[in-house]
Amino acid sequence: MRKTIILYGISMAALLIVLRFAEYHFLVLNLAEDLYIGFIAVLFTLFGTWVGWKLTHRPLLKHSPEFHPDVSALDTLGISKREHEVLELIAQGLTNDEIAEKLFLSPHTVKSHSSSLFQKLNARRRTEAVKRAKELRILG
Amino acid sequence: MRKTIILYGISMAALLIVLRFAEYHFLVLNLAEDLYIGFIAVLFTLFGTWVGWKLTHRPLLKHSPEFHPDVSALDTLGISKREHEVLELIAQGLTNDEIAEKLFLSPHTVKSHSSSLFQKLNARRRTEAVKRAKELRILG
DNA sequence: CCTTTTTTCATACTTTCGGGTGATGCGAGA
DNA sequence: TCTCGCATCACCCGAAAGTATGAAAAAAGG
Repeated sequence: MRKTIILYGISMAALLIVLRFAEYHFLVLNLAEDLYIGFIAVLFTLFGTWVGWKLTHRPLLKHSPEFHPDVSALDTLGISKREHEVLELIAQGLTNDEIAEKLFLSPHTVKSHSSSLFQKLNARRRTEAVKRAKELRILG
Repeated sequence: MRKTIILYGISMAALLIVLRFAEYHFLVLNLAEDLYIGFIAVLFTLFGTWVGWKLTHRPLLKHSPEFHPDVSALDTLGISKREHEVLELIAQGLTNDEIAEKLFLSPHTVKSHSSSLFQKLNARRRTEAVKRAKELRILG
């Protein structure tokens, strides 16, 4: 998660620097303003494309017998190992207490995990969370 | 987590402001032109984002376009049309009240349907019911 | 070693679920 | 006609789920 943010920050900064540099050059060389604007347009189109790609791209997963959760999705959402475990058991239709018993946890802890899970998945109910998780290929 | 993101956003904004400030001081640009270029940049970033999104986005959950619920399963379980509708909305993660609103029903009725649904599906919770329904190919 | 994150547990409170137990109207079939 | 399944609606009540807030130990990372 942190890495993703830092990566975005760095690339953003790099882009700005390139822009500064380009601007200076074009001004000094006194080239057509239109060219400069065109350059800006192309540059930011590329940048936007990259952002859009980054935001939505998920590796295509084939129907493999053993399900492999989408790690990048888990990462960008910041879902921890324990939370994922809880999520799986929620998807099995277990109650919080049953999950607590299964994972040797206090029911409070399970509620903690599920609460943060709902926030991260932007869900308000376990059924919704499960649906989203399946869409994001976090659950099989 | 959230703090990190907010911090990132603030520092990003600060960076941009500083850049603006420095630019006006050292390059003495035309204000109108500057705004225009900024506008172009934002516009094409948005455009690029849209392009990137369009390029890479595909339905995350690809179940066959024409999903046909297993009629025989529905039949043997004795699940009625209305119950099936409720079941689908439950799987969407809606609450009973939301389902009631969507189907123009009283919340009581929704509870009636879901109750008999749970009996027929041999489930005690909605998450469990959804899981079973998917196993039985009643839901897509 | 120090900081951050994760995991753990807790209390108090509100909302949602689900069971139990009804009732009414309606259409299909014995 | 009378039963039976379906759909609709209702009340009560306990259980389960979820929110808000806080805190502290354990693990991880630099």
